[in-house]
Amino acid sequence: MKIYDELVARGLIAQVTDEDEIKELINNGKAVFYIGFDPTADSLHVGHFMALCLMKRLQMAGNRPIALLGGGTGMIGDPSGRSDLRKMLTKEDIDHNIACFKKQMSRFIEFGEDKAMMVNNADWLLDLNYVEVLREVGTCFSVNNMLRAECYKQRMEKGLSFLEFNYMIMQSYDFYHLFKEYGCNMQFGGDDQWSNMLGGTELIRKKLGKDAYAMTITLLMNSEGKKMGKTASGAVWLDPEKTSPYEFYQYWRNVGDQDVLKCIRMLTFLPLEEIDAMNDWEGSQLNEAKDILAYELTKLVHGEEEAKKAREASKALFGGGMDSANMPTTVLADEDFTDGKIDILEVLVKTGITKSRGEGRRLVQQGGVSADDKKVSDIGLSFTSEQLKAEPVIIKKGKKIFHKVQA
RNA sequence: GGGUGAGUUCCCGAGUGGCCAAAGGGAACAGACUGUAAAUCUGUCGUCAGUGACUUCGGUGGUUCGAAUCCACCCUCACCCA
Repeated sequence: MKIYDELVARGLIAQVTDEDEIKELINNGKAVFYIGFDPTADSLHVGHFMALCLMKRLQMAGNRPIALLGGGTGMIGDPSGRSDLRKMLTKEDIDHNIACFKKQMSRFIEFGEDKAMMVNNADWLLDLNYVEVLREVGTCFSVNNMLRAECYKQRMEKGLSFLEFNYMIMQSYDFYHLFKEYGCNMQFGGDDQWSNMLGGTELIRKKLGKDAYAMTITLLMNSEGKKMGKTASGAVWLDPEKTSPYEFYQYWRNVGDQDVLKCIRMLTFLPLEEIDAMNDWEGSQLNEAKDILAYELTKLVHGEEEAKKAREASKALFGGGMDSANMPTTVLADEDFTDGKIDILEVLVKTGITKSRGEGRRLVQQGGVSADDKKVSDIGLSFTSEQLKAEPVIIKKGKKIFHKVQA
């Protein structure tokens, strides 16, 4: 199966500018394509991961990827899909984030001569001269059309600053620049980038009279129509310091039934035949599919060893065992103890399981906390420092949150 | 620049002097049921102690015995006019 058809079969393609031409290019390894990553945080997340995977798939099919870091566009902030202005990032934030991105990216994609390229649009955007740019490309954009663009629509009610309005122009300029500089003839990105990407193909057509193409990746949504890769406390990060491999594993282990196959198809590199065989799985078998999803993804992101550890920890815990080897752990210091003791509510706060003693109190009263597999029924329960030094205690909140506490 | 309106606890959103830690919904969390899923039912959902205290309603001051609610100034945003 050719790469294009595989992408279709995996449900990865959302929109394309010219299907036949794109198919021809990527199937024959003739595409030089770029994907942009704006350094909005100090770690990549699942959305970036999908883009990186796409990059890898296309690279394996013989195409040349360019990873573009948004050192320049990050100064502006993409309004697409957002209901309000992004927090403005400082130059320092951006530089720091870019450094983090670079490190993470090079674990997925091979960069180098004749391999993938990495560029930073700060290199050409930051030095642009305002009036020159206006004269050079400003004439190619119709404000009327821009205002009609999908990505600005929801902002037309809430308000859109001129700063953000220019984002599309900067992104278009990137494509134009890469086209001239490296013969980059395609751009990929999340589906929310569609209008911005079209801006680029239009600009190239108008300025150079040449064709360039764009294709968007389906946004990963769950069956409720919400973006996946988000938890209550924020995004699921690829950085193990921010989202531990165990948490990462658990996130995918817990996806809803309806979303498992879609996720496996879109996110893993398992052969399609293997995935198709899972199509009619249900019940406990489908539950296994979740394990496959979680394991495969953790392996891709954190490596095989970490994936195994996460899987083992998970199996041990949910299998009823108390293998504490890979569990999140808090080591209490002497000053955490009062008169050599610490009560359960304080432990819950110290471990970050609850935000306040009150929350912990309610949790205990509702029977939601266990210590060493015994339900805690007394909010006055306390541990001595000797006790915790001798043997760690495993605190469990609800059914899924485990935490080891020692002194 | 002129006019009008808005800013409330994670989000939406009620509240226009004491009965307000603030309705309702959503999200989230726990319990029951389960398959580490979904659905459903129950409970919780500012902080700290428990029959109470404290902090909070864009900001800063003020009026008042008492302010999310009234006044002044400021900040942010939307809409209309220029």
